Amino acid sequence: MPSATAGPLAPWEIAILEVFVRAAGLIGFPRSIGEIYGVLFCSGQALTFDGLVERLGISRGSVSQGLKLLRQLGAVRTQYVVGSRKDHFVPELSMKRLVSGFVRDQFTPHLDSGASRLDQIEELIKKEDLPVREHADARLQTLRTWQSRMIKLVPVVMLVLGGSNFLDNKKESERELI
Amino acid sequence: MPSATAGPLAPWEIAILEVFVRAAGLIGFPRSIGEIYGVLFCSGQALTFDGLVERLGISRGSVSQGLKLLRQLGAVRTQYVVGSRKDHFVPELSMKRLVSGFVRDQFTPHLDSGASRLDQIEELIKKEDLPVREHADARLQTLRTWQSRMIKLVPVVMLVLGGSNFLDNKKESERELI
DNA sequence: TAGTTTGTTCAAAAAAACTTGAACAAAATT
DNA sequence: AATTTTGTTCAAGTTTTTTTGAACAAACTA
Repeated sequence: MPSATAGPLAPWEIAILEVFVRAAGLIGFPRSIGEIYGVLFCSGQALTFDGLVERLGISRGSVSQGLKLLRQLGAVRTQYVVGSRKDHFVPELSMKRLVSGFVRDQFTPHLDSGASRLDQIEELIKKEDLPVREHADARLQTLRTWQSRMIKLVPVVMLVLGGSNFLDNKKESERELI
Repeated sequence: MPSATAGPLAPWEIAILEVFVRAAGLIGFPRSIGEIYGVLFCSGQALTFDGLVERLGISRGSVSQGLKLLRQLGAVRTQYVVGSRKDHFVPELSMKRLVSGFVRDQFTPHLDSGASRLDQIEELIKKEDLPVREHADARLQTLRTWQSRMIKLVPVVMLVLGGSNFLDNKKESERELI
């Protein structure tokens, strides 16, 4: 059975792929991730696994791993298509959901682990003698301030980038900035 | 002449270095950048080029390149010290200035070049025939919306992360979100 | 059940990013 | 002017990340 999808990529599609490949690099994702999301973004219809391999000319391994990450992020979903037991993939087009997935998987975990790391540092500083300890405590305080600002940033970003439910489960004291 | 700086790194300093090395990775900078900023952040006094090489145990080349980038970002400044013609380096501790430098050098340029790339894509889409062109135009519109939100994000981030002058030269219509 | 189809895994290959150190330049000192 | 100090550059080496593809697993079909 012949594929229902167009063959090679059109110039405008290649240009959009470039945009996503760059964006992927900017947030620390490999080229292939940007390419996969990019073709899906351009496509007028859901694409199969094999469709992605063919249109991009990259290996099955890359496509498999790329789709795995993109699904985890919520950037790509599978769509049921009648008359085919292949998975069909469609891109998430809501910026809000894209950003939310990225923040959840790639950003918040670092912020959380950061909190406990600062506590460990505090313990280490207690072992120092006075002239040093005072200075170290000041630096630690700076780090705590920075971390607290990063945490406040998350809901604000969500708000600007498409609206958010993030605030709905927040205590009043935690949303003073909004 | 013996160095005035302590010898090896204390445990609390190593722990703080780890934080900065991770943070550097998160924003796409090499390990050495995090290390250099990290020791300066920990140090009670301005450090020389050689001081950095010795305390970190990395090459002169790395220190030179790292300091070059950090100075460009405004994350590190040189400080005059009497009785020495060596450069003495101190870290920028204002989160506002740190973020501002990063946004200016690593973020805004991408946003700006993105604008012209979208225009190029628009030209390519014009060459397509109708059934495709309509769909492609819709996607392009999505990209334009996303880009506009990213641009709006910048001053908001600056505001949360330490206050900003960014808004001072903005037209009223561009600051509706603040 | 044997044979397809569909997709995943992971060790090895390839590519990209980072670091090193020797050669070089610039400026101060003797 | 020669020497020393201070720092930069960049080609080559190292490390890390990404991609590949062959072997494998799972689920459907005949």
